[in-house]
Amino acid sequence: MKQSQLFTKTRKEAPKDEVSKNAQLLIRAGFIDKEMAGVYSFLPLGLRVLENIKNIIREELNAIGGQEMKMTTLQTKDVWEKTDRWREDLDDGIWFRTHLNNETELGLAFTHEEALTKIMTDHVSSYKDLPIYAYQFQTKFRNELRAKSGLLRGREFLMKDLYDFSLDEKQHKEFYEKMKGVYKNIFDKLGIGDRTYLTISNGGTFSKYSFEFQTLCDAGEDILVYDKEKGVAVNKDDFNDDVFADFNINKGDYNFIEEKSAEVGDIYTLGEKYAKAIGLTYKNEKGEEIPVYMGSYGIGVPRVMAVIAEIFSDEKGIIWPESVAPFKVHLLSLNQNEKAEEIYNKLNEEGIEVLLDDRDKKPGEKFADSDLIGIPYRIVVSSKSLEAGGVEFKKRNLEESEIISVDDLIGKLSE
RNA sequence: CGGAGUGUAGUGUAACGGCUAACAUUCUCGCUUUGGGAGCGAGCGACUCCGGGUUCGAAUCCCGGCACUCCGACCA
Repeated sequence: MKQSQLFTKTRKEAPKDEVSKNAQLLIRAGFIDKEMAGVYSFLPLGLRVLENIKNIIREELNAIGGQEMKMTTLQTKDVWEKTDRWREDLDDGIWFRTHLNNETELGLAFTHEEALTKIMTDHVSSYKDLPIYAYQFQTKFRNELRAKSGLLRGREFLMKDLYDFSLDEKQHKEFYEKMKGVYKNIFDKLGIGDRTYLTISNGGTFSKYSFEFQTLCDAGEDILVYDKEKGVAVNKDDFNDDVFADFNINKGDYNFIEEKSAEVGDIYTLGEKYAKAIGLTYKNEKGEEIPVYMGSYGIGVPRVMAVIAEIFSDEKGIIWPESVAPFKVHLLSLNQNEKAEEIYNKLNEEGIEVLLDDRDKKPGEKFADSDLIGIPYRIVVSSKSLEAGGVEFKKRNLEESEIISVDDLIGKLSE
């Protein structure tokens, strides 16, 4: 893409109504736009990052038999009443409610267990139908009492939610364990694997414990108690004798430290609760009616994006991991648009995603913008570089640059 | 939802109760410049969040509302 065609502009200063680093950087660089507290639009660059994150998740989920679908946001109350989640006391912090013109009450879904369980009643009848792993990327609405920290806690946000529909607890548990590995792969690919911990946490209503994936991050809302060497982590809220006993943790054997972290994913066992309430059952070999055993698995996509921006940034701007970067290469033309366009075409033919800065701007501004936007590789074409024999090649996260010939560029980028 | 703070050109800031609301930046035009947000000049851009009140006079003080930020509570 040519930057002269990109409608977003960068800005030197962050708006004063944003304090969080992720929102400041993402707004300054033109990735997102704030509509209101906790509600952000994704601009072209931001959408590219979001889609890259989605694709990494999608690839991993499809590999284990996940089937992508998309449910509705608008929900009628009947199914939610069956699970007792239409309650008015859930208005604070959870429900956005609305209604049809005929006054039928509706809610904007904050999660989709009920909706999907109900759908499954039309498609599951035999043990032969199970297990099923269905997921979606869906906008969730949560009427948070206090949105905060930019993209970290929004009122409208994209979530990947996968649900497993299993024959019994055993089958569910096997999948649950498998998902721990899948999530690890996902966070590794997203570039935050080395600071993301599988974390013991409160199980909520349906089981005593659940697991979260917590990423070390100063802007996070949680406090992680963890042993880096042994890879054992517990949410500080749940760091107690009960946990030690249940997980066979002898505190003396560990070197626990505390650090702030953000919950980027969670995996829950739901058990039979939803199936029983909504009537999702199957017939086993003996013809007996058995409730389906369920689990749910979430990842907040914009939150992951925010955490990456928080972690991978310096005083000049963002430093995107290659896997999620909006483009692989930022090609800056310093008054050499003809030559630059030649290189641009060549890279595009190789399938390398390039943002070509062909704008009529001063070098300083182009450099500053490039650092702010944070594309992993920067290539400068200038009279100076051409005299030296090619183009200047620099990684965003390194100080050094080198001159390489245009012919060597492709090889260099596929290293 | 409790507490605190803040609302002034697109953005960031300034202005004692008193001149035509100032400066920087963005943007437009001209000239110069071309490796780290350059220089000179000219110009556009604000019912000072909304509504009341006090006052000869309100961006400024008071009341109400709304919005935003932070702390807390909440957070399948």
